[in-house]
Amino acid sequence: MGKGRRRSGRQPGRTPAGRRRDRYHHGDLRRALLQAALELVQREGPQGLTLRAAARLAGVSQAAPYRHFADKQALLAAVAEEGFRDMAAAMQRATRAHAAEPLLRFRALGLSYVRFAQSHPAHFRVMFGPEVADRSLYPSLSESAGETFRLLVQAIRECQKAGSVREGDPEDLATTAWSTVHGLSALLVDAQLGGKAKQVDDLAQRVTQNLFLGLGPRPA
Amino acid sequence: MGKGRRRSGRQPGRTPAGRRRDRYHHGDLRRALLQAALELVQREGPQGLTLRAAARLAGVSQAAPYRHFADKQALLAAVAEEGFRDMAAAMQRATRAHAAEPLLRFRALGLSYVRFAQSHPAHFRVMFGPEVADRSLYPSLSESAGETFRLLVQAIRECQKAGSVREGDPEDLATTAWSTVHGLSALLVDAQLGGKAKQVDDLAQRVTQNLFLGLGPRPA
DNA sequence: TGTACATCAGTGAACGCGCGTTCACTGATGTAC
DNA sequence: TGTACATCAGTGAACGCGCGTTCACTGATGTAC
Repeated sequence: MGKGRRRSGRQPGRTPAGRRRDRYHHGDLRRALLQAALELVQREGPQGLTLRAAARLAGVSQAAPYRHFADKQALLAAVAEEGFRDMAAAMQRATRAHAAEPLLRFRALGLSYVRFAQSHPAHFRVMFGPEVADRSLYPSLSESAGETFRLLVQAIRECQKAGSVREGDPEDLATTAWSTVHGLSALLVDAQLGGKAKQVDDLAQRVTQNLFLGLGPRPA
Repeated sequence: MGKGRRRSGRQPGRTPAGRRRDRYHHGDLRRALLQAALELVQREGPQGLTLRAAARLAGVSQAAPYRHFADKQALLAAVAEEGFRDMAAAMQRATRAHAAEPLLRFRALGLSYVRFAQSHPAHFRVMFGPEVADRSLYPSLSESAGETFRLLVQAIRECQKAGSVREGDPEDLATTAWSTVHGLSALLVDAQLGGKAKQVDDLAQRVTQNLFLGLGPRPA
């Protein structure tokens, strides 16, 4: 359904956001709607995201989105999926800088999770919020969400091999790690940290350091 | 506005939830609306909570809530405040069992935070969700939210005195502790943990143990 | 290169709905005498 | 103990609104010839 479609004809002039469309066909409405959805969540919270508002923001009639998304849920699922893909990409990018050392790689993974939440709060909200009620209705969303977790598990496994993380079920240990970084992220996104948000990176360093102390090999 | 009001006249027969009201006056509509709101969030998520639905559930006309709450936000703020009070009470109860040992007390605090989230997910959602946009509009809500954090800071201070937590700004350390337990809680509430939720208490133990390893006195 | 045509992305009007909130009201309650 | 009355919690109808979604349509695009 229009997914990934590319026009082969002449490329019409750019339509910068905000300018009124001057063409009947939009060009890449699907992408524009995803962007609009994100902006709405950022500005007014998840309940500020409506299909009509997204259409308005994309400069298109209110019925147009239905050419690209079956219904509102489908748009939300697409936003969430995009978020998971972007986050996984950021995490992989972060680990690549520490190819040699598993523990540093693992740590980079955790930090980039927090940083993604901080720099993409709207994505993060939709990814973990209750808006997409049943993720299993959207297989490719479930898939990308699982991929993120798999990155953690894999990193743990490598640390275990290198002896820098204790024995134990990697999935369990990953869950521990996950909830630690997720907590900091959730507090950041929900703006619970007030003035404290300034030294966010300090905080992230401290939180993940504690995590690693806890996960490290047991003292003899 | 009806806050804490107690009738001095005859106590009319109970009105169990679900039974149609047989009296013109409800008796304690404010409390009934808070309960109804909670049940709606539990059943259908935060966006399922509407003033009209809450009134319906309490068996009352749609205009009745306005006798007790200025608007919808005010109802949400009241739910959140109730949640913070209940949580603080649960945390204090949990620490009382370990009066002698600061570190055990601190640990009990963290565990009871997670347990509260697990057993009161609807409350937790409203307390930390974006529904109450600006907490500062509701001073008594801000107050109760602050009280929870203060419990953590105080526990940290006592641990530091006893030498079981390292030196450092207690507020910073408390933020670390908070985000750790909050992360686990948020994942539980958002049902991200799937099958893993079964061994929640195990997980909570593990997560908090890691936290304490991290907060403990630095090895010499 | 030019034209007819199938495709389908976008239009605009309309639908039914449930929402938050307001309003003039009614009926139960507690109290002053 | 009995009664008049002020208070105010709850009623029910109504408002305007924005929403999700559907529908018959229109106009731009790419392609087959």
